[in-house]
Amino acid sequence: MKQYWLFKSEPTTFSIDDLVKSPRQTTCWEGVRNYQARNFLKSMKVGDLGFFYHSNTDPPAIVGIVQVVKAAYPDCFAFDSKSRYFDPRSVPDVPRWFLVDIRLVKKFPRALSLEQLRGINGLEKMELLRKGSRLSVQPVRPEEWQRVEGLLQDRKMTQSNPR
DNA sequence: GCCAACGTTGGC
DNA sequence: GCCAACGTTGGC
Repeated sequence: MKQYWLFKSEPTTFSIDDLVKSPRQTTCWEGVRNYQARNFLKSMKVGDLGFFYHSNTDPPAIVGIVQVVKAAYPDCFAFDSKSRYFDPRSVPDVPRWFLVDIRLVKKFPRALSLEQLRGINGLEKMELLRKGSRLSVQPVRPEEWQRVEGLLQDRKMTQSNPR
């Protein structure tokens, strides 16, 4: 059974356009230093889908869809003392932090803002919409995924059939 | 094991 | 820029 996720990034750090421009439109998802988020990374499987979310920007929004193309493997940035993600507590024999690789599936023609998401029925329990939610990698329920996908289809119809 | 202090996240 | 919410650290 396919799993769904949400990947959060500040566009000033790494945006969907950076992903568009990446080789093979693929990148490793680096910098996760939160145990809960790490555990979600470790439970990802190749083929899982995820929303790409821009945080700390105006407006915060889901801007595209990505796919997991490589399952969790040790984060070597944590071993590199020159990296901003260096963590001396993580050593190659007992790695503490992990990465997955993701590839762009599509960038939305129009971003789906946090405000719009709050107006969608069926997303009431979505982790992203929870007050105080800060997880940079989070699971999305299949029914939540379908709701958003369905809305995107509707928008497409609206675009191609004006009036 | 508790919890205060602190640093970070991220919407507004 | 503000500040609430959260995770982590470290003294005790």
